[in-house]
Amino acid sequence: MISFEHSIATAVAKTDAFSETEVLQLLSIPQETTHGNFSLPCFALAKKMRKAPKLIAEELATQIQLPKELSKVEPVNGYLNFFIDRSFLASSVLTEIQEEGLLYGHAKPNGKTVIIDFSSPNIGKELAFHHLRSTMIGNSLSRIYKASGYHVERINHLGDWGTAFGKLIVMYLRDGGSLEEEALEALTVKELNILYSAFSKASLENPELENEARVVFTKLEEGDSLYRKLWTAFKKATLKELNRIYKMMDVSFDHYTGESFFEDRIPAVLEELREKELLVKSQELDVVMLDEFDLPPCLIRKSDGSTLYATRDLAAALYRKKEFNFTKCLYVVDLGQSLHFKQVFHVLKKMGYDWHKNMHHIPFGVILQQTEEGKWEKGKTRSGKSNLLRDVIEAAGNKILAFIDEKNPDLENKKEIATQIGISALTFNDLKNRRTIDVKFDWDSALSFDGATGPYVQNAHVRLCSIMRKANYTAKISDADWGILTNDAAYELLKVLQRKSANIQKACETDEPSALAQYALEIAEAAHRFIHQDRVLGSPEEKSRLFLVQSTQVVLENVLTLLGLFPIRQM
RNA sequence: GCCUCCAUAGCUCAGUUGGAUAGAGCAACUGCCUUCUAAGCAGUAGGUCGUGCGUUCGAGCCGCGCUGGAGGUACCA
Repeated sequence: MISFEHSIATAVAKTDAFSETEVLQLLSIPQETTHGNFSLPCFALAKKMRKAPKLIAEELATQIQLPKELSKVEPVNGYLNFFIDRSFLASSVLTEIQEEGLLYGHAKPNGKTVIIDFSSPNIGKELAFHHLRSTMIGNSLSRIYKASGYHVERINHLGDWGTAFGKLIVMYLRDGGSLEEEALEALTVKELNILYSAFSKASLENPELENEARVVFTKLEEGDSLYRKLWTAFKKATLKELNRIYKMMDVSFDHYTGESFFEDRIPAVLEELREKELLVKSQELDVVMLDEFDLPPCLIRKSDGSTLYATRDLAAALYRKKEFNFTKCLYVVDLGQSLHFKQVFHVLKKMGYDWHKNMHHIPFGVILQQTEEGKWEKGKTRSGKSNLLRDVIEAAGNKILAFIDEKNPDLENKKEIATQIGISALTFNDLKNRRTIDVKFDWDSALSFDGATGPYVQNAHVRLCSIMRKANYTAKISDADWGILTNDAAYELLKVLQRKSANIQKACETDEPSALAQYALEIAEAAHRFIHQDRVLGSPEEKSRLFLVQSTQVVLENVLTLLGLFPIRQM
């Protein structure tokens, strides 16, 4: 992989005006194409050299010896503007893509392990639309980290423990639910969901139920066999449906170690906290004080002795460190839980674990939908339709299918493709902006083929595939004439392809799939423009252009995959 | 009260770590299809970067204050 930045740095450093690292730090990519590909501001030197920046730039321009990959250096108003040699760009970028294929721009394995904890839904409930966020951000991050050289462990930290199960069990038994194996086997999440809402309703009239649920959960914790049996059945029923949806979205996990998994590791955690004299009684419960960090106490154990979220997360963190010896552990969980993670990480710090600083909460904003009055709110859809993820996916697929029926009714597997485009559209809509801002979800703009959408990006990929299919030709390096790929449209596209590695790296360093999503849009735009301006099939330049088309398709396919979108070939 | 996140075109958002004249998309208006998916491309119009100070050669970006919105803040997760 050649780095134009490094070539420039080396060339400039030979003049002794800047060091290589200074150049690399100052070098930027100008917005104006007339300002070249890279720009070096000379203002910082003005004081040191007691000269006007404009003069410095002019002098440096005459002194710099250009390497072959650069065609020109031009001083403008105190900037040194560098221009890449177009032919060299084409040959270096395309040769590399040809050699590395889908892995172009990926980093070599670095031997480090990263844990990504994502999706993590609650057992007993169906996936709701908002679960898409953690699931797709985490899914994309795990692919991005892998492409950045990490070994990735994907963990689904299921919410399969807690008072909620007391509620479910109480309600199930109250309703006269069967205890026969077959009946338990046939349970569905849907039924469990109904039990939940039934419980909420019933407990309003009979507040004593809340207490009953708490008692049942405590017994479950103590190992009551009937409750265990029900709990297992509830979990099984939920996982069945979860896996159906994950499969549909092409999301997978290496571990389904939920909260219950850590149940028997909790005594050891409590013991350790006690040993290190961190556990304090406060208002009838056990806490770890975090005053020195200006944080409220971390609650470890309730007054009735049962455990809390934080306790289980501590046990999970200790287990993961021991089991995987990670360099980094990410929690893809919504913004509202920032305080919780801050507290847990600080407890680890107080326990003397230096690796607490490798624990990262990756927060994200909520999904908002517009009410009839035009206000953005959490929760229900405008028409009051279901907010279950499976229903949203189905609705998205149907909308896309109607579109395909209109534009390309003879398409094979159109139902399946429509679902994949629908899921990709929802995913892209979730990933295209910075994580921390709320997603303002709008059906029409998310599923549109125009603008910054999944379908738009997929369409670019489809068009590239379509050209390759019709050409029925596999591009060979010996067929390409780099000189042909130097006009504006080709050159702009090549510049974009050249940035793949930098964009993967940026997405990884900032834990922001949005950086890659924006890049996918850039590729799509440049690709659409290229095939619009430069006729490929049947033109005298056909072979060289096909080479660029194929390379672009390969880059785009991989970027789509890293985002967790389906790289559709026909639509 | 305290803490966190957010504020950029009518709407939804980018902004390469402090660089040149702040960029896209949607909506509006105008062009371009007997040619590889017009599911596309090109163009016009649209801005006091919430606000006031400060830091410096230079601030949408960094610091402090203020305003407005969202969330969190002891026995849910």
